Parts: sequence; structure tokens; C-alpha cells
Amino acid sequence: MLFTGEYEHTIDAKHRVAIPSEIRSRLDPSRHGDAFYLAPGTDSSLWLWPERTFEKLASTSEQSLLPDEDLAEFEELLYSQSAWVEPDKSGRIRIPERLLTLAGLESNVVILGVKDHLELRDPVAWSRRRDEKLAKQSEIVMRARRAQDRHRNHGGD
Amino acid sequence: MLFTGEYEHTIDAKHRVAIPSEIRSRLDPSRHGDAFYLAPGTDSSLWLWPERTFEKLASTSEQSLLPDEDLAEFEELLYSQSAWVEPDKSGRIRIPERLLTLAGLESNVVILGVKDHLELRDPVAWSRRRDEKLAKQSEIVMRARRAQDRHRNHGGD
DNA sequence: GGGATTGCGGGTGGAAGTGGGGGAATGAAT
DNA sequence: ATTCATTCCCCCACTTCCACCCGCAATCCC
Repeated sequence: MLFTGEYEHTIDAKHRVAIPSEIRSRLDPSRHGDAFYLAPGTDSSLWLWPERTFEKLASTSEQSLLPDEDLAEFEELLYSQSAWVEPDKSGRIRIPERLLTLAGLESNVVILGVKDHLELRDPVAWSRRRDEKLAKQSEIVMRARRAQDRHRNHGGD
Repeated sequence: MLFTGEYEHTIDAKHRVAIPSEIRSRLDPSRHGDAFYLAPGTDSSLWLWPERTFEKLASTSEQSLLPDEDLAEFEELLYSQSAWVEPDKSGRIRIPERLLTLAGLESNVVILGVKDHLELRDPVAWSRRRDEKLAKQSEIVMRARRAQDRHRNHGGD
């Protein structure tokens, strides 16, 4: 399952958002799970992960009764601020108030498909951000190429 | 089972706290056990582990009649101060008085999901701590990345 | 144009959190 | 052994909150 696209939706008074039906219909519960994890992202965004995908990513760091201090600090923040959300019968999830505040979301939201997850953002902020990104497109591509090279060299050691 | 989220609950006069029903409903007794271990954490917190998880982690540190002195000291403290707690029929656990004192808990508590365990903290202290962490977010992320690299390099030797 | 699908709003029954009474069990004292 | 005290857990009641359910409107697609 590869997420793409932009979808404009509404957050109602009960803090509910519909997950685009196009995406819902393409998700396979047996592979991705029935629910999602909603995690704080960078630059006032929320990341919405299919349950199984997020759990898989989480399981790559080891567990211990005496965890590494820096990792523990990060994990306390990340996981405590994330939320497990299960769609209701009409395909909507409820966004906890603290995450709405964190991402600066009000009654409108744009849902972006970004490869393995969805991003929730304020529509106005996003359209500005998107235009800036499009303007800097060639620079972004160049930097990404260099990053890819760095990783290749690391992995090839 | 991956723990996430923030839940505000109350400690009643009998020192009982309800475990969030969302978490209860997602726990599988045959995998995690029916009970929990409540252990003293760092920075005035209590860590609540599913029975099986705690036992498994405990068994990974090796047994010996001649243990490392520092580890032995740590373990003596950890295990002696931890408590085995079993939820009552309405999903509440009783917190021993010494642990309440240790964590500086009174009648309110925030329960945090942190990957493989839950954390109990004073709500006021936590909200301050959380805001500080959010402010330092990028720095925390950077340090966690380095920590992860350290582990990768160790494991890859 | 008309049926179907999707998104959105809102009322309501039931579940969850919380407090407290009372009985069973445990242990101490006579 | 019997009684008394104390602790603990089951059970019930109250309040709040939330997810189900329904209806409506807009859009899409034959």
C-alpha cells in the first residue's frame, strides 16, 4: 500500500475526521490492522500510520529494564504524545485535543499521502509550504541525491 | 501491544487507579498475563509493566552467585521496591503507599503509554516536563539518532 | 437526471470512571 | 477456640462521555 495524494476534509465539533474513502478501500485490515497510530510530526503536522506499520517500526529498537537514556527520553515523548485511534463505523477517527493543539489544527485539514503514512496539516499552511517547496524543487532533489549517496556508502561498508 | 497516549485518572481514597479501558481491552491475558508489576521509575515516576513483559525482561539479565556489584545493587533496589498488582473486577489496581510517596502522587495521576510500559506521573509535573521536552524536541531526536547508531554499530561488530 | 456513495452533523443508549457500603478473609488478642 | 479489629475486594450507584445510529446534503457516476 502506497499513500499518495491530497484530500481536503473537515474536523467536526467532536474532533472527528473522515479518513478518505479511497484510502480506506485500499487498506487491507489483515495486513495493516484495523486501527491507526496518530503521531506528532515535524513542523506542525500529524502523522497517521497504519497500526501494523507503526508497530513494526517501533519494534526495531530493543527493550530493556535499563534503557539507554537518550533513547528513553525520545521514546517517552514520542509514544506518550502518539495516540492509538480506531475508526468508527463511518470511517472517522477522533483526534485528541492535545494533538490538535500541537499541530495547530482547527476545523479544516488537508490529508496528504506520503509513501508509507498520511500527514495531517492545516490547509492554509500547507498550500504556502507546498508552493515554497515547488519553487525549491531542484534544490530539494539535489540534496536528496546526496543523502542517498551517503546512505549507500554507509550500508555498503 | 504498543502503549501510547496520555490518560488523566484519579487515585481514590483507597489508593485505587483505573487502568484505561482502551488499554485493558487491547491487552491479551494469555500473552501479557492478568496482572502487572509496578516499579519505581526515574524522575518521580512509576512504571507499570504487564506481568509477562516484566518477567521476560527480568530473565534476560543473567543469574549468578557472583554478580557484578553495580548491577546487583540496582537489582536489589528495583525488585524490592516493585510490587505485583492485580486489577480488581472493575479494572483498578491498588498502589502501595510507599510507591505513592516515592512518585509524589496525590489524588490525580496521568498515565502515559511508552512503547512497552505505562508511566504514572503527577499531572502538573508532567505537563511542565512535556512542554520542556517539546521545546527541545529536535535536540532529543538528534540525540536519539546518535544513540541508535551506537547500538547499530555495537550490534554489527 | 437519478441512484449511489461519501462526508458531515447531532441525538441517545450504554460504557467507563469514580465513590462508597458491606461482607468475607486474615490475623491478632484474650 | 472465640472474638475482635483490620484489610481487602466485590458489588452497586451515580455521572460523564463517547461511539453507534440516523438523517441530510453534496458529489460522483452511470
